[in-house]
Amino acid sequence: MAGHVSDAVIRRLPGYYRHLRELEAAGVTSISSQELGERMHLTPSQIRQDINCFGGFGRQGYGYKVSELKGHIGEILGLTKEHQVIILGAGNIGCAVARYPTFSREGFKTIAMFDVTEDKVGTRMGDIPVYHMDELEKFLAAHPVDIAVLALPKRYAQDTLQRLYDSGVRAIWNFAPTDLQHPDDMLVVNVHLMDSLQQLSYRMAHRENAE
Amino acid sequence: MAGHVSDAVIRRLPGYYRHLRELEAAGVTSISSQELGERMHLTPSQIRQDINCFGGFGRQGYGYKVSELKGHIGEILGLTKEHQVIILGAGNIGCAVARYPTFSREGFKTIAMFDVTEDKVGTRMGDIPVYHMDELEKFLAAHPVDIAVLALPKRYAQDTLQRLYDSGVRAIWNFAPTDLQHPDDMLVVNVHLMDSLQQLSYRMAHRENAE
DNA sequence: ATAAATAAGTTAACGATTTCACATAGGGTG
DNA sequence: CACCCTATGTGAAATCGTTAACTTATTTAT
Repeated sequence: MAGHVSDAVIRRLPGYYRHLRELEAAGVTSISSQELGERMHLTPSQIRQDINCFGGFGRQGYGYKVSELKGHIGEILGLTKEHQVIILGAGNIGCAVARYPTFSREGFKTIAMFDVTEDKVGTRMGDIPVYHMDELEKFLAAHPVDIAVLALPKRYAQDTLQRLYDSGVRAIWNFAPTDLQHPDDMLVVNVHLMDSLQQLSYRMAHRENAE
Repeated sequence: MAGHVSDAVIRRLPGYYRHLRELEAAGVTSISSQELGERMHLTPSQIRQDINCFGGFGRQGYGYKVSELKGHIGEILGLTKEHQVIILGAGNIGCAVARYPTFSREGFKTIAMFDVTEDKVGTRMGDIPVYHMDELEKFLAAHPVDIAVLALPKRYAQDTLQRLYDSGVRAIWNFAPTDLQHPDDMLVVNVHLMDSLQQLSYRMAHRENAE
């Protein structure tokens, strides 16, 4: 079992969770590192190492119980706790996040959105109220928020991050296409869609290689 | 200079490009690996190593010319060529991609969208026509397409990938929350939004650590 | 012009991650 | 119930990525 968990392992954890969910839905009750590896394009060794960072969830000679392992990994990922979320920016990306079904299913509850455009403020997106950005501090004083989603233009992102920090928010899921400065005790995870597309472009330009 | 470029380097390339763009916009004409490293939270060594995978773009005693280096990296990323793109699924994510401004600015031209819902088919999203999924093969026979964006429900993703492959599309930008099976000569880059959010959740659950 | 300072290119050491190999424990079967 | 088979857990080896140290080229200042 483990003291320090590497970045590489953390990146893979959601993949394990996703595959285990799919296996469970397909009625598979147990799986070996061999089979899971084939499915995920990882070596059996790596899967055993990864899982052993957190404890021996398998049984020798048998494999892993799918639902049990999924439960453990869900716990490790912090998915057992419900997260209160707000979305900054009710544009295309903000809406897409607000309406993303998997999102609320996994315990991420969007309790408010914020925008500046007059025809959006005061409306509802599904059952989520849209407030004016000016009301942000007032809202945060009244409601505990675990995660803020930044889905607004890049030029407002840094200021908004600071306002969120000053009101006590300590975790940001950032869609603005820029790397934000942030205090050490604030977590920022970037999505950077264009980066991912440019990686595809790179591989297209340099193909010859499979996989 | 370099034969094989590692995954780690490819992942960082778009970040270089983004920062160089910002520096250029800010009127900075030259930069050292030291300064760029501070800005990007990378060591100067790593930056020099990364850039040297592709050739000596800097000048000793001076640093790198921002616009020149940006040009080289843009070239390496394949951004000088215009890419013809179609989007499968005109839901929230499909729309968000279609309307993402950075997208077309960087040479990714969305020439069509496809959906099955009757009230979307036949309309236009901005100036992009929305066709019925049934017309996909006909469209692909008539128009060269470099990249297909999968922005449809997971249950349709695998079949659609196969149809795209059979019609000659060889690169996929996948937003469906699942890992797709694909032939070796097809490139698939996944976005997996929920993975990224779950990584945030993990770090929230295990904080104590800064950065 | 020459020397000093700067910063890239490059090689080598270091550290992290992945893979391999093996010992061990659990389950199935006769 | 005892055997065999399977597949985990684990420590060591190998690979891969990052950082540090050094060498060399370029610029600036005297």
